[in-house]
Amino acid sequence: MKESIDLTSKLMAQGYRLTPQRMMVLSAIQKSDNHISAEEIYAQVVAGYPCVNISTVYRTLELLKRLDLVTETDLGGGRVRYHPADKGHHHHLVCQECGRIIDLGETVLASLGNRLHREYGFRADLKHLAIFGRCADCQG
Amino acid sequence: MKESIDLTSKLMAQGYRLTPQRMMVLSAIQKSDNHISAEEIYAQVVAGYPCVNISTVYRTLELLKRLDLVTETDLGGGRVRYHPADKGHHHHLVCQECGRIIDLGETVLASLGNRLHREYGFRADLKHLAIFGRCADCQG
DNA sequence: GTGGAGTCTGCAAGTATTCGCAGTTACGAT
DNA sequence: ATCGTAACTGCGAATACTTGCAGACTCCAC
Repeated sequence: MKESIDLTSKLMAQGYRLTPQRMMVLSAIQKSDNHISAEEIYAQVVAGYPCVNISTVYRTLELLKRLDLVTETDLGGGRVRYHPADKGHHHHLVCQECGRIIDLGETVLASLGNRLHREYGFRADLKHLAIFGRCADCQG
Repeated sequence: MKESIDLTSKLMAQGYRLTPQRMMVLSAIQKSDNHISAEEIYAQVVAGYPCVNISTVYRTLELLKRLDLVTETDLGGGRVRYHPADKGHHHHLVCQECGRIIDLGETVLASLGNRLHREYGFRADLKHLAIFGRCADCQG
Protein backbone atom coordinates (compact mmCIF):
# COMPACT_ATOMS: atom_id res chain seq x y z
CA MET A 1 0.00 0.00 0.00
CA LYS A 2 1.82 3.06 -1.14
CA GLU A 3 -1.13 5.17 0.00
CA SER A 4 -0.22 4.67 3.62
CA ILE A 5 3.39 5.69 2.98
CA ASP A 6 2.12 8.79 1.30
CA LEU A 7 -0.27 9.33 4.17
CA THR A 8 2.40 8.82 6.80
CA SER A 9 4.65 11.40 5.22
CA LYS A 10 1.77 13.81 4.90
CA LEU A 11 0.99 13.45 8.57
CA MET A 12 4.63 13.49 9.69
CA ALA A 13 5.31 16.65 7.73
CA GLN A 14 2.92 18.47 10.03
CA GLY A 15 3.85 16.73 13.26
CA TYR A 16 0.96 14.28 13.34
CA ARG A 17 1.12 10.54 13.93
CA LEU A 18 -0.32 7.64 12.02
CA THR A 19 -2.18 5.71 14.70
CA PRO A 20 -4.10 2.47 14.12
CA GLN A 21 -7.32 4.38 14.71
CA ARG A 22 -6.52 6.80 11.94
CA MET A 23 -5.56 4.03 9.55
CA MET A 24 -8.83 2.25 10.18
CA VAL A 25 -10.93 5.35 9.67
CA LEU A 26 -9.17 6.07 6.40
CA SER A 27 -9.46 2.49 5.19
CA ALA A 28 -13.18 2.47 5.98
CA ILE A 29 -13.62 5.53 3.81
CA GLN A 30 -11.47 4.12 1.02
CA LYS A 31 -13.39 0.82 1.07
CA SER A 32 -16.80 2.41 0.68
CA ASP A 33 -17.43 3.22 -2.95
CA ASN A 34 -19.95 5.93 -2.27
CA HIS A 35 -20.38 8.41 0.53
CA ILE A 36 -20.28 7.14 4.06
CA SER A 37 -21.55 8.60 7.32
CA ALA A 38 -19.57 8.96 10.52
CA GLU A 39 -21.74 6.32 12.18
CA GLU A 40 -20.98 3.84 9.42
CA ILE A 41 -17.28 4.54 9.66
CA TYR A 42 -17.47 4.05 13.39
CA ALA A 43 -19.27 0.73 12.97
CA GLN A 44 -16.56 -0.54 10.62
CA VAL A 45 -13.74 0.61 12.82
CA VAL A 46 -15.23 -0.95 15.95
CA ALA A 47 -15.61 -4.27 14.11
CA GLY A 48 -11.84 -4.61 13.90
CA TYR A 49 -10.78 -2.66 16.96
CA PRO A 50 -13.55 -2.56 19.54
CA CYS A 51 -12.24 -0.05 22.05
CA VAL A 52 -12.29 3.01 19.83
CA ASN A 53 -14.42 5.93 20.75
CA ILE A 54 -16.79 7.71 18.40
CA SER A 55 -15.23 11.04 19.22
CA THR A 56 -11.90 9.76 17.96
CA VAL A 57 -13.59 9.00 14.65
CA TYR A 58 -14.95 12.53 14.46
CA ARG A 59 -11.61 14.04 15.39
CA THR A 60 -9.84 11.90 12.81
CA LEU A 61 -12.32 12.94 10.15
CA GLU A 62 -11.67 16.55 10.98
CA LEU A 63 -7.94 16.00 10.67
CA LEU A 64 -8.23 14.16 7.36
CA LYS A 65 -10.46 16.94 6.13
CA ARG A 66 -7.83 19.54 7.04
CA LEU A 67 -5.19 17.53 5.18
CA ASP A 68 -7.48 17.25 2.13
CA LEU A 69 -7.55 13.46 2.33
CA VAL A 70 -11.31 13.32 2.64
CA THR A 71 -14.03 15.76 1.69
CA GLU A 72 -17.27 16.24 3.48
CA THR A 73 -20.72 16.82 2.05
CA ASP A 74 -23.46 18.29 4.16
CA LEU A 75 -26.66 16.73 2.89
CA GLY A 76 -28.72 18.89 5.23
CA GLY A 77 -30.49 18.13 8.46
CA GLY A 78 -27.34 17.15 10.27
CA ARG A 79 -26.55 14.28 7.94
CA VAL A 80 -22.94 14.73 6.95
CA ARG A 81 -21.17 12.23 4.70
CA TYR A 82 -17.56 11.62 3.80
CA HIS A 83 -15.72 10.69 0.64
CA PRO A 84 -12.05 10.09 -0.20
CA ALA A 85 -10.55 13.15 -1.83
CA ASP A 86 -8.64 11.19 -4.45
CA LYS A 87 -11.79 9.78 -6.01
CA GLY A 88 -12.73 13.10 -7.55
CA HIS A 89 -15.03 15.91 -6.64
CA HIS A 90 -18.64 16.20 -7.51
CA HIS A 91 -21.82 17.84 -6.42
CA HIS A 92 -25.26 16.64 -5.49
CA LEU A 93 -28.80 17.53 -6.33
CA VAL A 94 -30.87 16.35 -3.38
CA CYS A 95 -34.58 15.86 -3.96
CA GLN A 96 -36.46 16.91 -0.86
CA GLU A 97 -39.50 14.98 -1.94
CA CYS A 98 -38.20 11.48 -2.63
CA GLY A 99 -34.70 11.76 -1.18
CA ARG A 100 -33.01 10.88 -4.46
CA ILE A 101 -29.47 12.12 -4.91
CA ILE A 102 -28.30 13.04 -8.40
CA ASP A 103 -24.59 13.42 -8.98
CA LEU A 104 -23.42 16.50 -10.76
CA GLY A 105 -20.12 16.76 -12.61
CA GLU A 106 -17.41 18.90 -11.12
CA THR A 107 -17.48 21.27 -14.07
CA VAL A 108 -21.08 22.41 -13.76
CA LEU A 109 -20.23 24.83 -10.99
CA ALA A 110 -16.90 25.95 -12.40
CA SER A 111 -18.37 29.02 -14.06
CA LEU A 112 -20.09 29.99 -10.83
CA GLY A 113 -16.77 29.69 -9.01
CA ASN A 114 -15.07 31.90 -11.57
CA ARG A 115 -17.77 34.51 -11.33
CA LEU A 116 -17.61 34.65 -7.55
CA HIS A 117 -13.88 35.13 -7.76
CA ARG A 118 -14.10 37.84 -10.42
CA GLU A 119 -16.91 39.81 -8.81
CA TYR A 120 -16.32 39.25 -5.11
CA GLY A 121 -12.69 38.14 -4.85
CA PHE A 122 -14.10 35.11 -3.07
CA ARG A 123 -12.42 31.72 -3.45
CA ALA A 124 -15.36 29.35 -3.15
CA ASP A 125 -14.73 25.86 -1.86
CA LEU A 126 -16.84 24.00 -4.38
CA LYS A 127 -15.47 20.52 -3.81
CA HIS A 128 -18.66 19.04 -2.58
CA LEU A 129 -21.86 20.98 -2.60
CA ALA A 130 -25.42 19.88 -2.05
CA ILE A 131 -28.24 21.74 -3.74
CA PHE A 132 -31.77 21.06 -2.57
CA GLY A 133 -34.94 21.05 -4.58
CA ARG A 134 -37.19 18.70 -6.51
CA CYS A 135 -36.17 16.19 -9.13
CA ALA A 136 -37.96 15.77 -12.45
CA ASP A 137 -40.22 12.99 -11.14
CA CYS A 138 -41.45 14.91 -8.11
CA GLN A 139 -42.72 18.09 -9.71
CA GLY A 140 -46.37 18.99 -10.01
CA MET B 1 -51.65 44.28 11.21
CA LYS B 2 -52.90 42.86 7.99
CA GLU B 3 -50.10 40.31 8.05
CA SER B 4 -51.76 38.34 10.80
CA ILE B 5 -55.09 38.23 8.92
CA ASP B 6 -53.22 36.97 5.91
CA LEU B 7 -51.39 34.50 8.10
CA THR B 8 -54.56 33.27 9.77
CA SER B 9 -56.21 32.55 6.46
CA LYS B 10 -53.08 30.82 5.21
CA LEU B 11 -53.07 28.58 8.24
CA MET B 12 -56.81 27.98 8.30
CA ALA B 13 -56.81 27.01 4.63
CA GLN B 14 -54.71 24.00 5.55
CA GLY B 15 -56.39 23.15 8.82
CA TYR B 16 -53.83 24.77 11.13
CA ARG B 17 -54.46 27.14 14.01
CA LEU B 18 -52.95 30.49 14.85
CA THR B 19 -51.81 30.00 18.43
CA PRO B 20 -50.13 32.67 20.58
CA GLN B 21 -46.90 30.68 20.38
CA ARG B 22 -46.93 30.79 16.61
CA MET B 23 -47.66 34.50 16.56
CA MET B 24 -44.75 35.18 18.87
CA VAL B 25 -42.32 33.12 16.86
CA LEU B 26 -43.32 34.89 13.69
CA SER B 27 -43.14 38.32 15.27
CA ALA B 28 -39.66 37.56 16.62
CA ILE B 29 -38.51 36.74 13.11
CA GLN B 30 -40.20 39.81 11.63
CA LYS B 31 -38.64 42.08 14.25
CA SER B 32 -35.09 40.93 13.60
CA ASP B 33 -33.69 42.75 10.63
CA ASN B 34 -31.10 40.14 9.79
CA HIS B 35 -30.99 36.39 10.21
CA ILE B 36 -31.88 34.94 13.56
CA SER B 37 -31.17 31.61 15.17
CA ALA B 38 -33.67 29.31 16.81
CA GLU B 39 -32.11 30.00 20.21
CA GLU B 40 -32.55 33.74 19.74
CA ILE B 41 -36.15 33.30 18.67
CA TYR B 42 -36.74 31.13 21.71
CA ALA B 43 -35.20 33.74 24.02
CA GLN B 44 -37.49 36.45 22.63
CA VAL B 45 -40.59 34.29 22.85
CA VAL B 46 -39.87 33.26 26.44
CA ALA B 47 -39.43 36.92 27.42
CA GLY B 48 -43.11 37.56 26.75
CA TYR B 49 -44.56 34.15 27.42
CA PRO B 50 -42.34 32.15 29.76
CA CYS B 51 -43.85 28.70 29.60
CA VAL B 52 -43.16 27.94 25.97
CA ASN B 53 -41.01 25.03 25.10
CA ILE B 54 -38.06 25.15 22.73
CA SER B 55 -39.42 22.23 20.77
CA THR B 56 -42.56 24.22 20.04
CA VAL B 57 -40.35 26.91 18.54
CA TYR B 58 -38.66 24.34 16.29
CA ARG B 59 -41.98 22.83 15.27
CA THR B 60 -43.40 26.26 14.50
CA LEU B 61 -40.37 27.11 12.42
CA GLU B 62 -40.84 23.92 10.45
CA LEU B 63 -44.47 24.79 9.84
CA LEU B 64 -43.71 28.36 8.78
CA LYS B 65 -41.05 26.98 6.48
CA ARG B 66 -43.56 24.64 4.85
CA LEU B 67 -45.96 27.55 4.35
CA ASP B 68 -43.15 29.66 2.82
CA LEU B 69 -43.45 32.31 5.51
CA VAL B 70 -39.85 31.94 6.60
CA THR B 71 -36.78 30.62 4.84
CA GLU B 72 -33.92 28.84 6.44
CA THR B 73 -30.23 29.15 5.72
CA ASP B 74 -27.82 26.46 6.78
CA LEU B 75 -24.58 28.23 7.55
CA GLY B 76 -22.83 24.92 8.18
CA GLY B 77 -21.82 23.12 11.34
CA GLY B 78 -25.36 22.90 12.62
CA ARG B 79 -25.85 26.65 12.72
CA VAL B 80 -29.19 27.24 11.04
CA ARG B 81 -30.70 30.72 10.77
CA TYR B 82 -34.11 32.01 9.83
CA HIS B 83 -35.39 34.93 7.82
CA PRO B 84 -38.87 36.19 6.88
CA ALA B 85 -39.74 35.12 3.34
CA ASP B 86 -41.26 38.47 2.40
CA LYS B 87 -38.00 40.35 2.89
CA GLY B 88 -36.45 38.89 -0.24
CA HIS B 89 -34.11 36.07 -1.01
CA HIS B 90 -30.38 36.17 -1.08
CA HIS B 91 -27.35 33.99 -0.75
CA HIS B 92 -24.27 33.99 1.40
CA LEU B 93 -20.56 33.63 0.90
CA VAL B 94 -19.23 32.35 4.21
CA CYS B 95 -15.52 32.82 4.86
CA GLN B 96 -14.22 29.82 6.76
CA GLU B 97 -11.17 31.75 7.88
CA CYS B 98 -12.59 34.89 9.45
CA GLY B 99 -16.27 33.98 9.61
CA ARG B 100 -17.34 36.95 7.54
CA ILE B 101 -20.62 36.61 5.68
CA ILE B 102 -20.99 38.35 2.34
CA ASP B 103 -24.47 38.75 0.93
CA LEU B 104 -25.02 37.77 -2.64
CA GLY B 105 -27.86 39.06 -4.78
CA GLU B 106 -30.64 36.68 -5.68
CA THR B 107 -29.82 36.93 -9.36
CA VAL B 108 -26.25 35.61 -9.20
CA LEU B 109 -27.44 32.04 -9.01
CA ALA B 110 -30.34 32.41 -11.41
CA SER B 111 -28.35 31.14 -14.38
CA LEU B 112 -27.21 28.13 -12.38
CA GLY B 113 -30.84 27.39 -11.52
CA ASN B 114 -31.82 27.61 -15.17
CA ARG B 115 -29.03 25.32 -16.22
CA LEU B 116 -29.93 22.69 -13.64
CA HIS B 117 -33.48 22.76 -14.86
CA ARG B 118 -32.55 22.51 -18.53
CA GLU B 119 -29.97 19.77 -18.15
CA TYR B 120 -31.31 17.75 -15.25
CA GLY B 121 -34.99 18.65 -15.02
CA PHE B 122 -34.21 19.60 -11.44
CA ARG B 123 -36.04 22.49 -9.77
CA ALA B 124 -33.40 23.80 -7.40
CA ASP B 125 -34.57 25.57 -4.26
CA LEU B 126 -32.16 28.49 -4.40
CA LYS B 127 -33.89 30.76 -1.94
CA HIS B 128 -31.12 30.78 0.57
CA LEU B 129 -27.82 29.12 -0.10
CA ALA B 130 -24.53 29.28 1.73
CA ILE B 131 -21.29 28.82 -0.17
CA PHE B 132 -18.12 28.26 1.84
CA GLY B 133 -14.63 29.39 1.02
CA ARG B 134 -12.24 32.24 1.64
CA CYS B 135 -12.89 35.90 1.27
CA ALA B 136 -10.53 38.31 -0.48
CA ASP B 137 -8.82 39.33 2.75
CA CYS B 138 -8.06 35.78 3.89
CA GLN B 139 -6.24 34.40 0.88
CA GLY B 140 -2.53 33.56 0.77
C1' DG C 1 17.17 5.38 30.14
C1' DT C 2 15.13 9.71 31.89
C1' DG C 3 12.65 13.84 31.24
C1' DG C 4 9.92 16.92 28.80
C1' DA C 5 6.97 18.73 25.17
C1' DG C 6 3.51 17.78 22.41
C1' DT C 7 0.21 14.54 20.33
C1' DC C 8 -3.50 11.35 20.84
C1' DT C 9 -7.27 8.94 23.07
C1' DG C 10 -11.34 7.65 25.98
C1' DC C 11 -14.61 9.42 28.86
C1' DA C 12 -18.19 12.20 30.16
C1' DA C 13 -20.65 16.34 29.71
C1' DG C 14 -22.53 19.82 26.61
C1' DT C 15 -25.01 21.67 22.31
C1' DA C 16 -28.49 21.96 18.80
C1' DT C 17 -32.22 19.70 17.07
C1' DT C 18 -35.78 16.00 16.54
C1' DC C 19 -39.19 12.71 18.02
C1' DG C 20 -42.71 9.98 20.61
C1' DC C 21 -46.05 10.36 23.98
C1' DA C 22 -49.78 11.80 26.60
C1' DG C 23 -52.60 15.44 28.08
C1' DT C 24 -54.96 19.81 26.49
C1' DT C 25 -57.43 22.62 23.48
C1' DA C 26 -60.33 24.10 19.54
C1' DC C 27 -63.73 23.39 16.08
C1' DG C 28 -67.52 21.22 13.66
C1' DA C 29 -71.33 18.10 13.86
C1' DT C 30 -75.22 16.66 16.31
C1' DA D 1 -74.52 21.69 25.35
C1' DT D 2 -71.61 17.80 24.36
C1' DC D 3 -69.04 14.75 21.85
C1' DG D 4 -65.51 13.25 18.58
C1' DT D 5 -61.67 14.20 15.90
C1' DA D 6 -57.67 16.33 14.96
C1' DA D 7 -54.34 19.91 16.00
C1' DC D 8 -51.23 21.57 19.37
C1' DT D 9 -48.15 21.66 23.34
C1' DG D 10 -44.78 20.45 27.02
C1' DC D 11 -41.95 17.00 28.57
C1' DG D 12 -38.34 13.98 28.38
C1' DA D 13 -35.56 10.98 25.72
C1' DA D 14 -32.93 10.25 21.61
C1' DT D 15 -29.72 11.74 17.87
C1' DA D 16 -25.57 13.53 15.88
C1' DC D 17 -21.91 15.81 16.89
C1' DT D 18 -18.45 18.72 19.74
C1' DT D 19 -15.60 19.89 23.53
C1' DG D 20 -12.82 19.89 27.93
C1' DC D 21 -10.12 17.12 30.64
C1' DA D 22 -6.87 13.94 32.38
C1' DG D 23 -4.15 10.14 31.47
C1' DA D 24 -1.25 7.55 28.00
C1' DC D 25 1.84 7.33 24.42
C1' DT D 26 5.82 8.99 21.19
C1' DC D 27 9.54 11.22 19.78
C1' DC D 28 13.66 13.71 20.63
C1' DA D 29 17.41 15.59 23.39
C1' DC D 30 20.58 14.71 26.81
